[in-house]
Amino acid sequence: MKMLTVKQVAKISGVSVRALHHYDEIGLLKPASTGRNGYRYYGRDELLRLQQILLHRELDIPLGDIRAILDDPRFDQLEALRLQRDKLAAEAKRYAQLVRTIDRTIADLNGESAMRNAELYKGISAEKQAEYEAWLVKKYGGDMPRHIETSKRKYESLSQAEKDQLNTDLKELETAWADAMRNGVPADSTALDPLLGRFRDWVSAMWNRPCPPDAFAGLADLHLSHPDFVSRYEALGEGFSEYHAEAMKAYARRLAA
Amino acid sequence: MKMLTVKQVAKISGVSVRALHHYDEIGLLKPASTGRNGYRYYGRDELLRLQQILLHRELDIPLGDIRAILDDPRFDQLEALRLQRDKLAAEAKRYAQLVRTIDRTIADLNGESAMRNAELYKGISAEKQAEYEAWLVKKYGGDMPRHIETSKRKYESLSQAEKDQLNTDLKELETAWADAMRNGVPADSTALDPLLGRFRDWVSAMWNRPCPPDAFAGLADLHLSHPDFVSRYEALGEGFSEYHAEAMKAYARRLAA
DNA sequence: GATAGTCCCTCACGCTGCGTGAGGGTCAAC
DNA sequence: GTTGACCCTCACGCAGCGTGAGGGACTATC
Repeated sequence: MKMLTVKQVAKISGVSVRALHHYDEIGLLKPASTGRNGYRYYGRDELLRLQQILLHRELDIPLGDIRAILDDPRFDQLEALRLQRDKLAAEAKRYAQLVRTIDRTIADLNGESAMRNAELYKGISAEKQAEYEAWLVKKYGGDMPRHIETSKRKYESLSQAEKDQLNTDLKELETAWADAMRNGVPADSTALDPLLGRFRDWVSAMWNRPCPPDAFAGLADLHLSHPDFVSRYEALGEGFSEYHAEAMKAYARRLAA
Repeated sequence: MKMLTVKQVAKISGVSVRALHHYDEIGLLKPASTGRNGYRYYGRDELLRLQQILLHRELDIPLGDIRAILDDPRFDQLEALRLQRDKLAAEAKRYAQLVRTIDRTIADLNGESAMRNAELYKGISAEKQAEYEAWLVKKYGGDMPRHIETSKRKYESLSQAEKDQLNTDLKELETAWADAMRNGVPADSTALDPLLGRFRDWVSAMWNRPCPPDAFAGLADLHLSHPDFVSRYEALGEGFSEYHAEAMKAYARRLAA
């Protein structure tokens, strides 16, 4: 029977000798036999088990769990695999997203395009995104996702120049809001009217009809669906959201009057 | 100036309060100000810095390095980003590969197909793969990668039934080899001849010509290019490789005679 | 059979990035 | 003045090893 020492196993498998010691310590991978001199000797079975361990470790499963999985034959491997598969697929997607984000960042640093701020954060924190969407639904009702989809598609269909113009408007509007908020300008001030007017035109265009009485919903919809919004909203904290809501309501009231 | 407490920042950013304490401790993210009561207060700048931190953390950059990056304006962000991008892209690819692997595993467990053993390990350890390829080149010369590509394409062009047959043959052959190795059967024994004969036919078919005198190269080529081989080779250790080489040489000698 | 070089062992402490209390102030509201 | 929800500072714990330190064991060579 061919037996291998730690070093050999380490070389074959790519893990460190220390790691093998560690796996022995925690009972994850015991050597087939131990020599009189205390040397660890591994056989084929241990190598195969090690492969299994590495596969699972690759999936970021804690070593203790790996041991449980490998040692418990009743363990539902299939279900575990499905779970892992979904986790991995999500990760892969997120990574791909991050790659695109970085590509845009690089392009931006090269001055090739003016990157939209918030896209920096795409791919970060899936839970955060889910939480945000839940918040949207809670705040604006179950139709919100559909509305968002609508305006997203609409947005995508714009020409680059139109997108740029809209982004500029959005930025101005947000800056003005933030300033107003910091300086204590009341939400129903008319100071923002010119900007809001331009914004209203955009909304009309986006919805293919005159800005409706429920302009608040329309504005919020468009606005919230814009990638810039998420991070800006987050960066400015909840106070901004309240202010924003108030401003929107005031705007809606004036429209209705 | 709007100031936020730890809890608020935590909620907005999705990190824990403890993490914020930690970031403060290690000087990665200091609060804008500290109250007389010892409370930490964060402003907009800190939130933006936090976003930057999270982006970098997402890329698995150690916190100390993130601090260095954010604090050193001379740091070549562009180059760092490119590096990170490549790392991420590799990771994304590896993850996608693992997902496919798991899909096949699941299908296999469902009895939908006989999965090829070694595909379990696709995606594991990129360095290992690179090392293995280096080993191939060293052992068989610089043409090896080209040969491998050739037989890979050839393999892909086979019908499913043909693939299955070949896989079965390969498995039998390997099992027989492994058994022979364990039982001390000498490498030039004729015990494996029937299998090798079938294998030779395959090689002829794969190369579209009679099995050449340098059958060893041909066989090894085909064999080593097969996905099963890598992990089996690894699992059996170096001894197997030696045995395999000897068996191949003996086979080549008999062919030549 | 001495010597050198390369392996092997067992402690044992260190590192990152926080989680998780313990023990105790603070603040706003009722 | 008393809740309740915050905030603070220690300080220990955890995974998954890396990295010596200190000391045998094995192999080859002279």
